[in-house]
Amino acid sequence: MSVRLTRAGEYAVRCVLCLARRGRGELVSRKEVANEADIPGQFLAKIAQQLARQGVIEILQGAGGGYRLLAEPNHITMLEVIETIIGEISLNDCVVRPASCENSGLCAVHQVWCQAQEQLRDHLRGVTFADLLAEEDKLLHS
Amino acid sequence: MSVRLTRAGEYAVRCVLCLARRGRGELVSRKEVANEADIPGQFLAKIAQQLARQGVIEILQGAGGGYRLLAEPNHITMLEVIETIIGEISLNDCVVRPASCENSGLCAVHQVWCQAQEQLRDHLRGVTFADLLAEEDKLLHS
DNA sequence: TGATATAAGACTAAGTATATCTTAATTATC
DNA sequence: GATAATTAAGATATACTTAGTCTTATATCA
Repeated sequence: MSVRLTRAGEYAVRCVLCLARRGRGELVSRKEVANEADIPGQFLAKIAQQLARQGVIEILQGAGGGYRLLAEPNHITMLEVIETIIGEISLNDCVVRPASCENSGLCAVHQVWCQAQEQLRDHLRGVTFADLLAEEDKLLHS
Repeated sequence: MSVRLTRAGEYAVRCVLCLARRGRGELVSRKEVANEADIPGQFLAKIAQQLARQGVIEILQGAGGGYRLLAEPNHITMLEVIETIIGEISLNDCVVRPASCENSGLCAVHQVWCQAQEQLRDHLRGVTFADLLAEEDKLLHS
């Protein structure tokens, strides 16, 4: 293994991006999202449920049901979506669970990981889905 | 799972840090390193072999053998040691293997991952084992 | 030659990711 | 109310990765 995003996290980003393209409040069926974002249907269901619990999307059950974005794309960050699925981003266990490292407070390596981790989280916190849409638009028209 | 360092990578950092404390060229037996850095002996052997192949340390076989640092601590970076063990740091498969993502070049998300990944690598590239030793010293005398 | 130490590959056990399957619950429409 | 459409939720399966051990071979020193 290495420092990498999981498939589920990747799917979550794609799912939210797909909904963001339609705009906040627009209802999109699971099948539609699955097709457009190339996500296995049942797997998408699991991911959507997590996103719903977090309050990022709303799920409507029954016939004619589907998913829809609850917030405006410029209020949803990549960090939020990703951490909803994979938990708080952590580069080293000792940073999140200090118990796993006896002398975290006195460990120089520990501090490096903490800084790098926060830098990474800040970076992802600074990217909203509105940014992604804008960038996407720019890429398509260039 | 989440974005995190592997145990082997963590051990590699500890191993090099342990050797750096003794100074470049100082021979330290595997058992000594294993005890001091709290690494399973046989597992350390594997890690040391990778570090040796990369040219970070030298391994002396036979009775009285052991490991020693080849370069000065201020010329060994955390990035180098970590990537020797876990391969190039990657936050998302599509960044390292563009084949896994059909439209990498036109994907806004892809670009975010690339930037975040390089920022993280730059950060780790900027930390040498001399820095870690100095920080360690500061922590102990404060 | 014997004791000490690492090399290298096979092997194992546990954990995680990536789904899929099945049954149940919910909603719209006829 | 019945039926079809759609998601919920839990169990299960498979493959992969990690973390570590075991075994046999090789190298070095005394």
